[in-house]
Amino acid sequence: MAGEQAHVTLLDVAKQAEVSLATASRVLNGTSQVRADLRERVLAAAAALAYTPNAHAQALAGASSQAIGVICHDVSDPYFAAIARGVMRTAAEHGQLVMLASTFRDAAREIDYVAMLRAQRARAILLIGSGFEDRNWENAMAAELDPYLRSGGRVAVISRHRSLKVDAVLPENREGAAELARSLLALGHRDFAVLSGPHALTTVSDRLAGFRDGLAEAGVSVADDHVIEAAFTRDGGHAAATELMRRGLRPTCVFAVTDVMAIGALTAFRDAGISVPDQLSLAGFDDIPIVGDLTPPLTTVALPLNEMGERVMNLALREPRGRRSRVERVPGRVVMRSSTAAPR
Amino acid sequence: MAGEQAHVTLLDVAKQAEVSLATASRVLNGTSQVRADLRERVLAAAAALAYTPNAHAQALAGASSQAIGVICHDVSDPYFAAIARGVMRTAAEHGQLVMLASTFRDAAREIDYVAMLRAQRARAILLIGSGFEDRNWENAMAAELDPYLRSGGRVAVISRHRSLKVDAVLPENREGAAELARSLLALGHRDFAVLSGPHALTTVSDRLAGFRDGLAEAGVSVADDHVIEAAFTRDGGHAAATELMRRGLRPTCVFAVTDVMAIGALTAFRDAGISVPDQLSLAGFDDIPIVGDLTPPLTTVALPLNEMGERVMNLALREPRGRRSRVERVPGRVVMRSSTAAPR
DNA sequence: CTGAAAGCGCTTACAG
DNA sequence: CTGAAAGCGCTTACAG
Repeated sequence: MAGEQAHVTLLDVAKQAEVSLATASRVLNGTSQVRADLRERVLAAAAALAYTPNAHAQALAGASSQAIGVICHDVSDPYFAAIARGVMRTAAEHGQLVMLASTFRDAAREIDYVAMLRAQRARAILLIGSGFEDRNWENAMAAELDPYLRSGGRVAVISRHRSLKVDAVLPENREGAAELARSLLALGHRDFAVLSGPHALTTVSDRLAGFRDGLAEAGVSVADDHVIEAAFTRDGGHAAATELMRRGLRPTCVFAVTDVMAIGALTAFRDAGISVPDQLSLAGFDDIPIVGDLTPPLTTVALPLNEMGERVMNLALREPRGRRSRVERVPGRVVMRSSTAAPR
Repeated sequence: MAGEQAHVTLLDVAKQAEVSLATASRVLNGTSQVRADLRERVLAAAAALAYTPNAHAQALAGASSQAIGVICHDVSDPYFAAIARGVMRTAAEHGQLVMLASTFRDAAREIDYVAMLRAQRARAILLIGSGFEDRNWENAMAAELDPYLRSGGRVAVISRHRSLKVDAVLPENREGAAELARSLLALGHRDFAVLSGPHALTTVSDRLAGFRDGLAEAGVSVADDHVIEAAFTRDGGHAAATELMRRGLRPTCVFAVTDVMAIGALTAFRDAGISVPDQLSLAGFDDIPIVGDLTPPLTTVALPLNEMGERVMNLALREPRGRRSRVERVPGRVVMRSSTAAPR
């Protein structure tokens, strides 16, 4: 029974309704007036046969697709999930359906998905999350995107400024991290460590640089061995915090470059018997929804995640006004919660 | 500049390479031997023109799609995210790309996505999350799925037994909840409340029934006003817990039908100054990754979420062996953590 | 308003 | 191994 059976086609419907192919197509698309009785017959035939148009044939024949593709690193990461939510809300308002893809930070797979979406002639492609600082990747991506754009496709991104010349929503990672540094300094901290992700991610290098900028204003710096690089995930944060303790380092304040990493770190500290914020202050970045439910709630730099999703979607939906790409900057806002306190 | 430009087609490549359409197609697909020099010319032309095959034309001409569609209620819910992760892992091993869709529990939109995937002739459609106990929805869904299946499509689901006759991975919600009830009774609790989601979701009604079953074995029951229904989300859990307190109810133990709802409840209790587990025990269901990072870590019924994702994907990938649908049951395992303790 | 027909961009027997 | 041609299932000018 595994054999492929023939699909019900428009021709089947037309025959059963005893009308021409063209007429059947017209009533099903509502594109033009059709006599009421013919119309009825077509509708009845379509229902009786459980007809579904073949989207490929439709697309090939010129009808436009209503699918929007969103590519991110990992949908199970709350940061992306929150942005995706905003994208979908806006897409729904415009009657568009959105399909999500996760690359798991595999550059090659990211290209595969773009190629697939491009091949499917998706109405728009949204790239969420920082790109790779890698010449090969940049070239390969541009090679996919340029022809797509030239043939009428829309592309918009969140945070990947380096190479792509497309519409973008850019969180001010550098400024936000600098502002956080200032707030932490104001609390009295002078001795910091940073739990960092891979430096090849622009988001990571921007936040790290900004944090250093902010500290530098007060003449404070972070020693190289106090910057610990790990995976850009909850487990990476846990590992980095563990490594910090293994090295016997005892800063008064730790900055994790994302909330997700901070969550792992918080648990590592808790399990090691280090009390936050009594013995150690901890701050993250992003303000993903869950951080308010942690104990203690996390100090962080809040980004309007849902809104950022709405904005990229709108960027891709709106007709481009010129040949220049549009850029919308989104500032971060420092939110002090109880995971940070004055050093003892 | 917004005008649609013509796409680069296979014909363009063939012309530039000075070969026939057929030859160009063959080298690009690697389906058969082509003389080395022709091969080179085609490859060079394709690269020079940044050619991407039109997936619609390919699909229409008979090539099979490598896309798998996964439809769930909300990808930003960690429960679905964890399952999706398992699905994608397995899909990647088989060289398949997966596209995710969120319905936000809108039954009509779910049908829309199935129709879209069906129209795109996706290789398989996976439905994750319990269905609606609603005759109209069941009929509409069956009307989409039956023709898809008949024409060779694969469908597999996680937890929606009632109406669909397709391959399924079924978590043992009822038994798991009963087992949790027994563990909680063993701790000494007799006075319970339940924070519940909409009863129309089979997952909810199964867990509620199972919990009652388990309690009933010890002659314990939950009064109707101790079962509070709210949205199936973190905020729903928060609202339900708040309502519980507003009613002045003080059970010794609260069961939230999902961990996500339990997270909201935990924060509501914390903010109200009620200490968990000292003054109140709290348990959830699912064992989503974050629960170990909460303070206190949550007692729950663990479901192997990643594995469940792998199993649905495998079900959809494997050739069906007969006309009967395959069902794989997945037991839950009670995990006692520090959010529950003996009543004072 | 309705129908015959061309065309969308591929793939794949079928000949050579 | 290579090419001419049919066909996949639609949509949409173009006639009538």
